[in-house]
Amino acid sequence: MEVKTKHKLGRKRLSEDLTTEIRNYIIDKGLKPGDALLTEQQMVERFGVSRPVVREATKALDFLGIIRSAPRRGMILDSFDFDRVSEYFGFHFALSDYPKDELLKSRIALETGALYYTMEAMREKPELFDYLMECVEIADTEEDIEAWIEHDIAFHRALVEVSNIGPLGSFCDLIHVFFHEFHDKTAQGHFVSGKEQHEQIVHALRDGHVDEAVRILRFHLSWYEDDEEPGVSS
Amino acid sequence: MEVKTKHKLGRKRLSEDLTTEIRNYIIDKGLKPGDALLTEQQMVERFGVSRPVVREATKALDFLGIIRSAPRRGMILDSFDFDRVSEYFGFHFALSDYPKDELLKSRIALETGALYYTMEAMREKPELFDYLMECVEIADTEEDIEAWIEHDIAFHRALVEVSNIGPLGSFCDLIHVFFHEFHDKTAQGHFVSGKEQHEQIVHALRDGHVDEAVRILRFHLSWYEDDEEPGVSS
DNA sequence: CCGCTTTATTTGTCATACAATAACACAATT
DNA sequence: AATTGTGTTATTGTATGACAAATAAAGCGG
Repeated sequence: MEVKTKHKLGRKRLSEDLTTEIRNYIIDKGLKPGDALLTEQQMVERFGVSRPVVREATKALDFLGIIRSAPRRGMILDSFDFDRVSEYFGFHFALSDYPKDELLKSRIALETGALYYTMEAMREKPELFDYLMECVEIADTEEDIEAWIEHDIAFHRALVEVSNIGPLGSFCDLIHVFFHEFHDKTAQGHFVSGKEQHEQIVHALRDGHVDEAVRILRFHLSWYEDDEEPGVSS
Repeated sequence: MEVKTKHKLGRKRLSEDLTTEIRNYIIDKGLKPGDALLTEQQMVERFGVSRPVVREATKALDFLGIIRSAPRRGMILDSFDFDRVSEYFGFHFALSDYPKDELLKSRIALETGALYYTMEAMREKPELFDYLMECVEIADTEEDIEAWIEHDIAFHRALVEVSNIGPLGSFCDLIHVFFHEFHDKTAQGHFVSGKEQHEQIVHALRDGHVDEAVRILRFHLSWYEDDEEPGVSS
């Protein structure tokens, strides 16, 4: 038999209907981010449901970042926020259980894809070169491996963030979360070469050699995929 | 009734914290879609919050399709509903004025970053070349602009998806949602050149010229920027 | 006129009750 | 004995009420 596809299964949940009613209300009124929404009490009266139902519906939209609420101020439409998106993408990735190499490739694709705009940003603001070189140095000064990992990721984060592309930064942050876990496994022995390659990337970008920077960065990150498997204890 | 008035100054909303705790629980237990989750009452006891809070949190996840619930059966995990999320993101995006150039740059960075792996995939599976060329042709056969937009996005989607990197595909899907909104504004006049460039990209990848493919793709997508300064030297 | 205090409104949280539903246990019937 | 019908019960769905916390707005005193 057909597997019963994921449909309603309890369609008569009021909170779910209410989200669409709220959405319609927003569309009807032509509300924009920043505009005030109905209060919980007003929704109770207008839509004829209880307050818990209203809250379940609004908290769902809140979780998506569509609305923001605060005491005494009521609820207002929020502007789009990619960091919110990352929250549920975290769920998505956690559930889908993507293999390690896919996460790595995603990271490489993201970071290399951003390099062009990092280069552009450096061309417009030469001081970014100094800033990035600072990040390189900072990542090198520490001796504690934990701190080094932090600074290493901070460098890669900075590499993307100076391009000043919001969604890209959010995506990278999300991916980086997964790298904290198995970062230290093979981090040893990459202190030095890591710093050198960081330097090479920044210099290549300064000189406008984006293709070369991409190649170095790809190589720099690909040591993760050295299938070491040092005893899977967990 | 013993523990009351827990001072949570500066504490955020409990329901929001609970969603992350539930996520951690899912990750910890290694739960997969179809597995049973805790009941509401169990969550009340385990996380020390009231049932309304539990419901606000779970209904938010339910709204995303991550959780499915039914009386007497409890809650079970479900792979989440991407369409549902896209629907509300498209809606939310329509309201907000998220800077379009950031979205465009994100898209370009993502797609160009993926090209390397698209090339790798093509090298391993040469039939992907034919598949992508099919997508190119399909995108050209239609005359209706709406359908053309669909097929154009389908090509770009395919370009990333053949690399078989899950998270990257998800990111691209999300970004593409936003492009449906303002795609048609400047789509006219790119029918022909679009097809040619699509072809050039696929051919360049087949021949292993990833840098060239990247350049073409970046140029191919950069026509979206309307009111920005016309052309950088190229 | 300004700064502080009070007030009122709205969200945040908790407790409880009841309804609806579906899985389960068990008895009844064939 | 197997199946079926029925009641029980666990779990979610919804409603109501209450109180705490936070904060914008009003009121007050200097």
